[in-house]
Amino acid sequence: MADGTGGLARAVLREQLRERLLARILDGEFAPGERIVESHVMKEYGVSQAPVREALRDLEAMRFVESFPHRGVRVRLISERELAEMYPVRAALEEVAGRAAAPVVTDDVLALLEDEIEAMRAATRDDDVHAVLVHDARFHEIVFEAADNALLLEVWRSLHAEIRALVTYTRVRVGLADIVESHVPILQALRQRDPALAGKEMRHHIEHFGALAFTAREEDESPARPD
Amino acid sequence: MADGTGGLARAVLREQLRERLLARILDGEFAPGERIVESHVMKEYGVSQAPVREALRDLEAMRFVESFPHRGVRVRLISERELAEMYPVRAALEEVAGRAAAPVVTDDVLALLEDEIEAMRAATRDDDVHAVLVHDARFHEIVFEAADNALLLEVWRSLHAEIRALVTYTRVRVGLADIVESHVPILQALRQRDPALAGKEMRHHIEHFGALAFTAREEDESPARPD
DNA sequence: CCGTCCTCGATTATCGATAATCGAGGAAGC
DNA sequence: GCTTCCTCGATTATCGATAATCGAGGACGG
Repeated sequence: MADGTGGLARAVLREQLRERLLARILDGEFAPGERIVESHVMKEYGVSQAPVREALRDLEAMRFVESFPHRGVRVRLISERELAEMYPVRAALEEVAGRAAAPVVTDDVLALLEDEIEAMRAATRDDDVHAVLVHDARFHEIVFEAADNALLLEVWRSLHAEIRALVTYTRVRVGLADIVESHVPILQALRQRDPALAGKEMRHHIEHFGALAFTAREEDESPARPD
Repeated sequence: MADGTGGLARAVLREQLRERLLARILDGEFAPGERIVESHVMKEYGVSQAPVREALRDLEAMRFVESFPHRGVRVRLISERELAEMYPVRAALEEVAGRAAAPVVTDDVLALLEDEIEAMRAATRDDDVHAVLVHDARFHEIVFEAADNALLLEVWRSLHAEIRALVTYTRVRVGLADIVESHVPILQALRQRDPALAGKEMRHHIEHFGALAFTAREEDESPARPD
């Protein structure tokens, strides 16, 4: 539905199931690659098969699971190759977001971004990797929301599955602090309301970590990777 | 499902229905804004409600229809605003595709692109707007396929609904010939295997027509309604 | 007259049951 | 011993029927 359900209209089983299942996937209760069996979900939640199937199909559209006819659904296992493919796409989208957001960003939004950076710093002090990544993602999402382009936001959100998979693959080769502080130039560019600069900073931010992720990986045998 | 069903596994009602319905939407048999009633589709194809619902949900994920709980599905009516939002997103994606494709493009692919341009020229001679747009879209799709980035291709395809809506809104202010010939620099850049140039040409190509579409529209301020 | 409440047909959401398909494991043939 | 075929339990795909919801139109009170 494009939903986002900012509004009302709750209590459609399919939607509730979708949220529940998604939460369980994100919590890792359903591990990547693991099957999700319709009949099990039915019994667990005491509902019928139809809403379960539709919820799973929603998750499929969100790229969190994949399905094959007569063989059911499994949590998507995102390969390193797919992750590598994500970087240029994401970098391009983030640049667009930065450009679009810079001229229209409000002080409120800047404050929110500041808060997220603060939250990341706090999480870094606690060495809480998960929290850092959550606030990291939220920081970027705020910029996309500020860009005031519904399509752009939606496309970016469709990469959630991949973005989240970074957690799995990111052996921390980069200090958490580096990740956190690399957001500061973005915020500054937005403060200056400089579209070109904000776009550039967003792009560089993504490309930087993309490059790190893969130069760091070169060493340990990367499969199917022509130079 | 990621499907694309390059492979086998046919004959799942939901998929067949999805294809049929999509074809009818694209043919304009279901007009934008028109409702698609589950029970009608059921009877028409002699199937039950479940596969119809799932097919419609697939189409929703593809952004061709939209749905609201208890109020059914209607063919998405893409506003000019949404169309305007598409241009920066598409421009960014096309640049990525051009960059990625240039270094790895084969002579076969270049020949295919040449063919599409030829087909566009022929269609122009016949003044067949629809055919021009079809080959136009195909040209771009070939570049995305050549870029060898499944995610990029998938994201681009998710804009199909919007791209197609251009047909509706594009009162021909630009000569068909201009559209056609504006593809030539892209092909040349790819021939030279110059990533930066190919990316730049792709981007400019989109931005050019985006700008045209909206400077041309400023004047009449029509709120989403062709006459 | 005008706004509110209610009813009712149309439609969607969910259910429970049946049919079709898959894959693992065992039997039969070589 | 190995391959091929077949059976069977598990699971998905589809069906037909029921429950819940919506919105238009009419009855009602002011």
